[in-house]
Amino acid sequence: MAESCLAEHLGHYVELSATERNVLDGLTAGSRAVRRGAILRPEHGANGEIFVVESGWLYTSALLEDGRRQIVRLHFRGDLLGLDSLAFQEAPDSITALTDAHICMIDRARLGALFAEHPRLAALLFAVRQVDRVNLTDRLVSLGRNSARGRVAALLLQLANRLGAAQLPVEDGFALPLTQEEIGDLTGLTAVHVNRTMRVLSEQGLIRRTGNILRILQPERLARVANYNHRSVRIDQAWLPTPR
Amino acid sequence: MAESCLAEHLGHYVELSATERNVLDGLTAGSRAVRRGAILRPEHGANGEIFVVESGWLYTSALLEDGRRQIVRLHFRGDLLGLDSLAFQEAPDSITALTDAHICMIDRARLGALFAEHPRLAALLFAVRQVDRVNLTDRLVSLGRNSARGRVAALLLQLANRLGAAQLPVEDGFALPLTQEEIGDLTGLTAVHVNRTMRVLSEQGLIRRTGNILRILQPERLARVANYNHRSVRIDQAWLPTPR
DNA sequence: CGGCTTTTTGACCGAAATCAATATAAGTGG
DNA sequence: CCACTTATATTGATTTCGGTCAAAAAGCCG
Repeated sequence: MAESCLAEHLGHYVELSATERNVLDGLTAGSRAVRRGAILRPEHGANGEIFVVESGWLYTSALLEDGRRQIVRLHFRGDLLGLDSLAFQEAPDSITALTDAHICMIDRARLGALFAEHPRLAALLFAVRQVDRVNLTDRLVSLGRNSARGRVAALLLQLANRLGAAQLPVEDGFALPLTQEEIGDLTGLTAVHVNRTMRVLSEQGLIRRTGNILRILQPERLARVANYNHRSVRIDQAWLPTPR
Repeated sequence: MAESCLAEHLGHYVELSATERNVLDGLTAGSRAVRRGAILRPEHGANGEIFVVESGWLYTSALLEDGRRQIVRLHFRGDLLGLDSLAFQEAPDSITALTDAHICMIDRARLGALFAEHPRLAALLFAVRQVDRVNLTDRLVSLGRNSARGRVAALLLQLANRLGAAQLPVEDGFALPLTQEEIGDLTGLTAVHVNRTMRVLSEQGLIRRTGNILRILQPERLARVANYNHRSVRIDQAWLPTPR
């Protein structure tokens, strides 16, 4: 890996100097490969590891007494995970690998050093975290007020958008490594109803499914169904301290 | 105000030096009184102000095309609001005063200076933000997987918990300045159904409502209905840089 | 091929929404 | 302080969306 996924990630939002990239690379200590289905951190277990997703898809989820599950968030390359361990000793939710994946561990002492020695990067990290928060609130609104169609539509759009922002051109469809069960756990629906809902979306020509390739045919209509707001990130750099 | 609400707030989690308290006090520039119902920041409007709640209740909400609304989060004394303006120029949601309130404005240049000059405080702020995030994910799980009873129960418990952590002893009940409409917008339900649901909770002896005073009679049973997990915050101080 | 998961479809049920009306509380101006 | 208006709470009747249960079809993989 020539460049840490963290530097690449932050680099999407602002211009980073070579020094800054080096510092960010230095934050990560060792990389780990994890297998599809591996639980990186169990709910209620000890909370400790902080890491960045290098490749693959992960998800954060909570389990209910009766075995039902809610997936809180999907994570892709560049996403920073496990920060809640800074405030909670017991993990509030579990982190699982959805596909085979690679992660880069972050040493928390070095994170402290980053704050001490590279305030601009620390402040940047702080600002970029807001994007995650807003994504969460958007999902919360979708779960609270959207119909099943709306929830699934919102999920697909958010997904396409995040993938599109990060890497692949999503125009001609993208691979969706999610079972309908998992889509249900993301949207708060049952797998059965996800199936029906997606069939309807297909029949109405809003999306097309071919194998596990999903293509959004009518983004505007889908966005209307989803009550989806496109949000463009623009990190305010005026307030950031000068680089060291 | 002898001490800024921010210093008080962070002081709940860790020991702060007198110097640090002073620095935090210096972050805020001027206080504002806002009337019940006042919109401090409209959705899609310009995003700019960062502030701390000094007194009163506020909420963040999103509006849908058809006029329905989802309340994303309630805010009390010490809560830091508007940070999403660091990453978004357009406000992702609106902020409204639920009761008459006072807020302290935060100067964003000084926030930058805080990162440059007081890395420990910056890191602390970063860590404490995780609490807000976990609260959000808990709400998301509740909206995704709880029944109406569960959602209302979870709301009441979260509320009692946050109020209890901050200030008042909640044992003998607490004032709930929320209409059933608003509770519905928090839980993703209709006002009518909130009414029925709360009546049932009362009849079952889990809660008691007297005027707008709400008392939780059986916390354990209510917690079971709500799939509620109590989480205790414990900021890890080991990684924090040394104070300046 | 044979056992597994995942997807799809049908029949039925139930929780919450919707529609509608009344009751109660809370403001507001005279 | 009272009459009047408006917001909020409560209850009932009905509808609808999504869940549950069950089974078959289609993939997937050793």
